[in-house]
Amino acid sequence: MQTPEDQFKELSKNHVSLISEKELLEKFSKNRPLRVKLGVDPSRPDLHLGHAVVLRKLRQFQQFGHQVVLIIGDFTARIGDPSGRSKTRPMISKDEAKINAISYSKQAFKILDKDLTEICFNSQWLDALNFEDVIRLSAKYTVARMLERHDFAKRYSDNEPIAIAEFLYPLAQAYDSVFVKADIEIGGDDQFFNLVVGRKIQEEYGLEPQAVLTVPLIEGTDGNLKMSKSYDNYIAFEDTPRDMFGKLMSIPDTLIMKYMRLLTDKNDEELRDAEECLKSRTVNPRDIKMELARDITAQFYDEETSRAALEEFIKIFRHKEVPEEMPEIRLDTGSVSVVDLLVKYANISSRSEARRLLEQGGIKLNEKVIEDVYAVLDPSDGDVLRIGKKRFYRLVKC
RNA sequence: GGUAAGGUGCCCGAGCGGUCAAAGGGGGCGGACUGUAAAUCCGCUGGCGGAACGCCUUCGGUGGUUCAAACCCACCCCUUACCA
Repeated sequence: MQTPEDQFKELSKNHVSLISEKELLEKFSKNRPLRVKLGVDPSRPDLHLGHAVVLRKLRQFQQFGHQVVLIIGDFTARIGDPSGRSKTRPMISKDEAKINAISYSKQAFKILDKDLTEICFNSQWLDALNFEDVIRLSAKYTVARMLERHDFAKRYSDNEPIAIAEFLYPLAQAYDSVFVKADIEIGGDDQFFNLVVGRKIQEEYGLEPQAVLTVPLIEGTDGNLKMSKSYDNYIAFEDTPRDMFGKLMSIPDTLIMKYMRLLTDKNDEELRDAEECLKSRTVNPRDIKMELARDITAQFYDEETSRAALEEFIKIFRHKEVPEEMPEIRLDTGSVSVVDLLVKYANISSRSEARRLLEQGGIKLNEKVIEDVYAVLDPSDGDVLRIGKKRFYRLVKC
């Protein structure tokens, strides 16, 4: 373990909010592994790069020997996080939570060190609270303070509904911190408020308040909205290497540095270099993005796989060739109309949609545009059907 | 309980008796271009249909008025706000 100052320097990198430098230094000075808490929502077990930012921060703590406490919010998921104006989420059952939690942790361990991670379910202690306990807990916080939270304040002034239950969400999460005796809690910056409530509640229960550190939220592939499954702009841990690489290549150039800072281990000098190159335009931003995509893909797979994804990207999009591997369409009929082929085998949602694609020149057979909407094909084994730029199918006779 | 405002296509949001499959934006998709699945530009975006200003389904629900309803009426359901 290194000096508190060394730890602080490294671990406070890239933070958005921090409470507080002083407290954190004191905690590091205790010279024992700190309990670093992260609460996760098990209703959506698909992790994406937005989660990776937080997880990478946790891993950094582990590299200094600290202990990560991963809390699966199976109980709180039943309330539904009021972040944003989320509609009431369907409650999930305990079994479901468990399954999701397993899937979650499996993905999380692509980044976290298993040996320094403790996993628990918050239903373990929240289930045990009775109504009186809840009242006591809720008596420790005020409406005015709840309304400090920006999305509450906004909804309140916009005449949007806020369920009382939503006020309980931060409190429940705060109670988690009490129960696991968190020394510090990490989260995306949208969690800032909740984490601060945790401090106050811990104090009420006679504990030293946790330090709070939030990391930036990252924008998704659209470059605009925060990465989220609901905006469909996310890059998932479980994306295939080809997709992961491709999606990374599709982020706007303006996001390159942010991704590099938050999602790779590049050192300060490398970061500076990249930034210089982008600014001075001495290097094609595409190439910097490629290196970024390569780096990140390699973190989730391996060097070799990542390289292969890169090669394939160049092949398809620069040389406009056809990829090596693609899904197959098995045909047992002799001739088919293109429209039928698209709808029945290629996942095109309707005949109108298929016709539209055809009219717009988006359908190719062996790289030749099919112009006739009513064309009937008599494909040979191995022909390649291409839809738009990135969807390929190999036709197989059987 | 009373009063008011609302519920429209994937989302937001106009429309308030025919010309409405429904403006506009977002998203998505396709194309051009390129330095990339960046940026920019153009086009498409309910379904059926080998043509159509054709047919079918869509504007919270159910019934009604009308030659004709997303638009009018009745009742119902849901959301929000204000008042007690």
